[in-house]
Amino acid sequence: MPVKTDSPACEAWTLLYELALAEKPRLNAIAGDFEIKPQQAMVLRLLAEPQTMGELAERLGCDNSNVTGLVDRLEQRGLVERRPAEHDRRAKLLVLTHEGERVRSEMSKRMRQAPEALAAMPAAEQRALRDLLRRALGR
Amino acid sequence: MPVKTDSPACEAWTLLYELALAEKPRLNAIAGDFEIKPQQAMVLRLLAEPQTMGELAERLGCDNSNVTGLVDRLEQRGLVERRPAEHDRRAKLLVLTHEGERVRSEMSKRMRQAPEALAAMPAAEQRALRDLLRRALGR
DNA sequence: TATTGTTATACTCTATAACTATA
DNA sequence: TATAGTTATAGAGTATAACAATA
Repeated sequence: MPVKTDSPACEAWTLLYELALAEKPRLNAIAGDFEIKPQQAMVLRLLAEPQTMGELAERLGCDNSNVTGLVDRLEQRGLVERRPAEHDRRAKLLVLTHEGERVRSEMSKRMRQAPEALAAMPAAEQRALRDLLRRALGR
Repeated sequence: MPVKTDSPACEAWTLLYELALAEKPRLNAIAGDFEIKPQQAMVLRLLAEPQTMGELAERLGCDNSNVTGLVDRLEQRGLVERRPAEHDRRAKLLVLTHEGERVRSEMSKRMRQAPEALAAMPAAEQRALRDLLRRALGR
């Protein structure tokens, strides 16, 4: 009786997740260089486009009440502004300040750099990997 | 003057990270089904092999003092045991209980399932992706 | 009535510094 | 002296429930 083997997709997922996990310390360290916490870095990333508290909570996959504190801290740091939303006086629109844009841009540039394991691949394999992922994610 | 484009490795990394990020709510929900927190699930994952507090801290990329609380909660849940380490009376060896093994095994089985975006790929592309990642990560 | 965001509360995760028991 | 783990402390992230203002 043969041992049941994982499907190729499962193994690919396991490897892919391991790679992302292994990079976490690097990403956290980059956030630290800008003196913000990992989750605050995530918020900055998502605020490339202005959006409301509720939309942000949705994209973070967390409760609304949680976003209040996250945004409080970023606002105190001068990276984010709460503005009245035009269509609904209950809602608030979150917008990056100049400084917020600067931090988001420089931080993203560094985080976007490929991990050593990918950067070391032959160029043809890098392209093959990119194309497979593009198609899988519908890009 | 041409716009500078990301290298294929950078774009692959961006897509790959997006995929892992998009799966986080699913993984957290699975941990929740076993009534443990995401970080406790990570500890369980890493305890496939017994190890000391310090080794676990190293693999979690966090401080030693942090592990004390994490293990306290898992121990109260009856999933982990602290045992004396033979080679060093200062150290403690962490070992999963029977119940801990059961939870780790069932939880891992579910978390290992490939995300929809990968499972939906043609079989040949799944294998190609797996093989590229295997080689990149040296497996 | 329902929804947006806040507050109050409680728990988890995190690091730093001081401590203990061993090495 | 140095190291493994704990404790004390403080701050950050998280969800739930109750609330104010608005829809």
